[in-house]
Amino acid sequence: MRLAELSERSGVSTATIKYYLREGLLAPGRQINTTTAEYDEGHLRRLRLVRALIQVGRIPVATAREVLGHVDDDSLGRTIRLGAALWALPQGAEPDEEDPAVVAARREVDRLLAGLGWETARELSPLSPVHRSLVVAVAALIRLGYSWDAELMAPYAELMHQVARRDLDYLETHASDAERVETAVAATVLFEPVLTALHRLAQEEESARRYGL
Amino acid sequence: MRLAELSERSGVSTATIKYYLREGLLAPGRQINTTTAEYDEGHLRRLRLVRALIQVGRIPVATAREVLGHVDDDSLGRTIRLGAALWALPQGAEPDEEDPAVVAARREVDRLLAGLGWETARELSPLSPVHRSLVVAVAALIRLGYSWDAELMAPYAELMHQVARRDLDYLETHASDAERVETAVAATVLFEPVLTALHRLAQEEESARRYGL
DNA sequence: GGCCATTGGCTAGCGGCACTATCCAACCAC
DNA sequence: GTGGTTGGATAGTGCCGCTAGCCAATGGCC
Repeated sequence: MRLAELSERSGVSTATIKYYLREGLLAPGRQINTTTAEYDEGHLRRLRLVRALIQVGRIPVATAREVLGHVDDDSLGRTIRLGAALWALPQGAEPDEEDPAVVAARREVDRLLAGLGWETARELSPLSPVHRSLVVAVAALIRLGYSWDAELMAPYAELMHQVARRDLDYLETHASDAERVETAVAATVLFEPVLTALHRLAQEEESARRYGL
Repeated sequence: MRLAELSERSGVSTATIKYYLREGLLAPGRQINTTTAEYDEGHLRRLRLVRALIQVGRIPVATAREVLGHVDDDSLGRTIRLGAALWALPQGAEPDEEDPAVVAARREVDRLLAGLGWETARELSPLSPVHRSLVVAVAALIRLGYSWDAELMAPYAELMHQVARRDLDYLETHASDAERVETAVAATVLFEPVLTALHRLAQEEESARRYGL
């Protein structure tokens, strides 16, 4: 398949595909001669993943390149690749460690992880970007005057742990070993908008039940 | 308090505060004379909320203005105002109703809501922006070849319903009636990054437990 | 009374991002 | 041989969230 067909079947303009090629989000096609390249189903699949990450997952192009780079890195084992890919995901500013709200947030997050017995998370702790973004979000709530402490967060964390168990169960049954890293990335990034939407729908539903329309 | 102090205490530059005033995210201070205005604790609080919505919640400035406009609209009742504010929140592109993935996604979402008995969600259904964004996200997963159907989503929805019940419980105990709309908006927008971060931490933890580091 | 910092209001500019548009010479299919 | 397509390159576009600078009026301070 050539550029025009790849564009046709993915619904992405040729200009944008060229842009993704330039940015290294998509591997170049098999070069037939100076002016022609051949793309296969793998390219189509990757292109759809890229679009989903960017448009649905709202991942910046540069981040997507980094994440996919780890997914494709054959020199590493599966677990490491996945870890590296997920490590590259989060965006958002650095917390200002001087800020008392950040200090308080960090303390509560650490207490939370200790209480839950999430040892992995605690060991990697202050380094992990996910941990960092949790601290930033909790700090924002604290700054607004909401008393977010470990006890309040714990039930939420337990619920998200149940969600995570489901995620991994799904992964085990629905992905072959070869494609597991890619599937895991897709699951992490794309389940989130689904969860968010379900969360808001549930809020609307529960609110309507309690207080009427 | 004057502009400089508001800037000092919020950590937001005067230039940015002026920008927010221009954009209508922040009510003008009480004008003392042509060149001086007085701001109060309410302004500081609102400014912190605006910052949190934009920086932590990743809400575009234009959307934040719309949402806060509903929060402040005294002509409406509390429930309506909250509904209107939440209605204004979601971003993201319109689904292409021609796309078979979108058609399939819509069908599964409708089946899901029917199965759960979320009648409120079903009635407001195709109009609601949240519903729309759920369809878009599910469509992306389907397009990638993941078989996301109502049966698969139902347990996730149940879990998010539990989360939503906690959210509303928190709201009932921690917010006075006057500030409830503002708190609800803050909760909807700012709990999400927390949930997302907890979700990813839980994934890492569970993955480490199952497969080692 | 003189002086300097600060104010609201204004306009213009900036840097980043995700494309988009155009031009080009090479080439291949008909 | 001619029209359409290709990869490659470069420049431009539109939006967004600020940021910077100028201004005349004013206020507090000495």
